Amino acid sequence: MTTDGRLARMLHVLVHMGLLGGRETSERIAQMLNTNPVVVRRTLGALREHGIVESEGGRGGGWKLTRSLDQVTVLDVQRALTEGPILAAPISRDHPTCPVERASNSVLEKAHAAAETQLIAKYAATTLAQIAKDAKHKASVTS
Amino acid sequence: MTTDGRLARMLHVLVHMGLLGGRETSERIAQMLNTNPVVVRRTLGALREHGIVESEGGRGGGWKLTRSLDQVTVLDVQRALTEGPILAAPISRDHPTCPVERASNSVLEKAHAAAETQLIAKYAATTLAQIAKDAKHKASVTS
DNA sequence: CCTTTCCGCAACAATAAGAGTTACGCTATC
DNA sequence: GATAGCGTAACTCTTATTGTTGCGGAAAGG
Ligand code: FES
Ligand code: FES
Repeated sequence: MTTDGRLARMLHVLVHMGLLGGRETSERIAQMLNTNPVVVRRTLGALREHGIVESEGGRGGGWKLTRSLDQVTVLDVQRALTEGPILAAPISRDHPTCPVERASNSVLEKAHAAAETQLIAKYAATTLAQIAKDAKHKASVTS
Repeated sequence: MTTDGRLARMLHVLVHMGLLGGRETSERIAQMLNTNPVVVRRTLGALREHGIVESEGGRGGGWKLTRSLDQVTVLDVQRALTEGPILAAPISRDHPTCPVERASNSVLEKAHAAAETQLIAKYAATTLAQIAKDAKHKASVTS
């Protein structure tokens, strides 16, 4: 599979939109993401359905944030992109009645649930405004 | 992509091998895993290279554990299967010089690193003997 | 009205990694 | 030498994301 880069891409572009303040077209966003407008519309469309951005067609249209950067967390974006668990436990379903397979799967599920809890906590604790601040700092430090 | 079920499968089969005590052929293991012997050899081969199992060819050959179940952790098995990080951070590489992309990626990397730490702790704390014990318990309880 | 600039969406092809499968070679035992 | 094993190469299949083309509709401007 090609790695799923939607979350990273959306963070990137949302922060840019927040910093620029106005409306951005799919075309311009596509350039930021080094891809084409259709991919942008597809992915931003999911965020629109969750009220993070809004779009307007026609001349002068484009995409706009509906809230400020400090009111959107990484978790919000993730939830808008996919519904279920973020980290799928690598379970086997070869022999569902086998107690050994069940015990193995159970161990993996619990471990991944703990990891996902950790991940969600970090995602929920980070707002796009913080990312924007980090970016400005990095840009000035030229690390 | 098809989900990666190698870890779960190996836990399953290693516990069975431990409980049965003797040598198992790829054919029998394939039946446990509801697949075919080549897949089994491919995957168990990785464990052999890390000293978890050993194989013998020729008549009467097969696979055998080199240590007892309480001396193999889930992490040992995972490490034998793949080298790098278990949880890949979903980073973007669209515009590597952009500070915003860098800041976004950095947030994701840190969050995933925390989750992976959690995961590794759980993996390292669980031995195959514990899974075997769980399995016996479940089997008797008929949950 | 007509052109231009937008988004919306359908319908593909491309990609990557695990899983499945077939085929053949080698070795140890009987 | 027949049989039962493993070892390995060389495919195909599957699945989710990404990339791409094409067309339709809407809003703004003239
Ligand atoms: S893409 Fe141009 S600066 Fe982030
Ligand atoms: S596969 Fe037969 S019992 Fe686990």
